[in-house]
Amino acid sequence: MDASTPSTTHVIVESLTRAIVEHRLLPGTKLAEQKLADHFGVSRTLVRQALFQLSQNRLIRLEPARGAFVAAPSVTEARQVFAVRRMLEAEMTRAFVRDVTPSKIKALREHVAREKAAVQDGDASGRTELLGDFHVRMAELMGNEVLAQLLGELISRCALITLMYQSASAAEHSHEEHGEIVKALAARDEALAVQLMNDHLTHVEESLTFDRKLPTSDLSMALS
Amino acid sequence: MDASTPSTTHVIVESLTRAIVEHRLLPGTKLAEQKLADHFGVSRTLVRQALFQLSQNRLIRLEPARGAFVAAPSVTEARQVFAVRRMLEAEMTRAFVRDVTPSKIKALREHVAREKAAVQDGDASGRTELLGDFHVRMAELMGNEVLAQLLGELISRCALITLMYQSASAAEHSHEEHGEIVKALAARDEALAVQLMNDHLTHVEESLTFDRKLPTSDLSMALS
DNA sequence: TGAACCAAAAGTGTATACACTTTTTGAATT
DNA sequence: AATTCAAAAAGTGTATACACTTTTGGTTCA
Repeated sequence: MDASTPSTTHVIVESLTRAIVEHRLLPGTKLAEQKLADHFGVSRTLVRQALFQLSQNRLIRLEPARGAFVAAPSVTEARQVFAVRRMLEAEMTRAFVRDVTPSKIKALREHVAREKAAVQDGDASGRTELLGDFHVRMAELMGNEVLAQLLGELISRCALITLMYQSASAAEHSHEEHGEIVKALAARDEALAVQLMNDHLTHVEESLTFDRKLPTSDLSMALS
Repeated sequence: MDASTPSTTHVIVESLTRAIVEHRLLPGTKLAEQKLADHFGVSRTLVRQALFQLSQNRLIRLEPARGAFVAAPSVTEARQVFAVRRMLEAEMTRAFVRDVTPSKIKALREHVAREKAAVQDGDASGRTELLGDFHVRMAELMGNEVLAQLLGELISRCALITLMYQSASAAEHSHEEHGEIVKALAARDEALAVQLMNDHLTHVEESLTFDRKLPTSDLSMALS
């Protein structure tokens, strides 16, 4: 993608993305431009660029004249994102089975092995990242960068939700389902693979509990 | 969506998007910040914001220290975008059939009627916009805003390609296929509807001719 | 006590300034 | 005439300045 841009703005975007997705910055937290600028040692100009980009990724919300806040996706939006993922990934799974090769299966197996390690280590943020990457990995293996990027955006968009609400046991369940999906793909069982992928996404969606009340977090602490 | 932002930046983005998508600004054309700023009567600050947003929409390409250029999507990228659209829209069509109602069919019929008018008028840019909107309209009617927005982005992304290469006869063909799809949806014939949608997207993709050489356009003329 | 209000503080939105990079231009050299 | 090189011009990248909006904190008045 735009890996060609190791720009300062990009560093800020990455840093904030991690902080949000790893749940150190909680939804609703205000992101004041000058404070961020001081923290990163740049002017507000670059911070504003980064915030703008994050708002397009739906990780933050920009309110005119009021500033930037960590997004708190609504239940409705979360369900819609999952609905889109199910649509996209059902067909992706079908296409994957059609062009499956041993080396692709190998790559997915290796990924699942990495997931296992993260789940066993109790590494919550690494775990969630890897669980999301499984889906992106599939897209990449199909050689469709557009698909991979789109899926990546969708996943990071609900990562905010997932990470916030997914328990360790649900994560383990996800990991196991990934393993089942890979088996079905390896067996070239299209119907089964699609079914498993669909069920998997439904399970992830169902495992989320939306009704908690959450505090907002302290900006400087979260980034330190 | 962000209709709550009638900001200056947004006006610039819209204006440039139209110019690019309507083919007044050709791929490769340089978009100099100061010239745009003068044209819109604002400072470079706002122009830069707009250009940044357009680069995320893939309508322009930002080269470090060299500036912004109207994007020239590669054949590979175009094919990948169409592949993603086929995946997404096949499932969307299935879901649409499951929840179809008379009022939804009515809305689609009305849309197709508007297409007919544009095609008959020989209105190239309005025609292409409406032909793309048919697909977005389906997503909206399903009540999934996330889907609608995503599809809108994909469509505007290949609008650059489509508009550039689609002939009047291909446009008429597209319009007719939309009519067939609506018929299948109204008849609740899931398999047929999905098949028609798939064929339709394949036809659109095939109708594109990628091997022309194009000049770049003059900035001030295109925007005047 | 509490609601309304006003001024100070903090913060966002846009323009401008300036450093640095790329492109252009034109003259000198081969 | 073509090539090279350097200086000027144009353009991008970042910081800063300033106007305007929102928030805050205290003070007055009911």
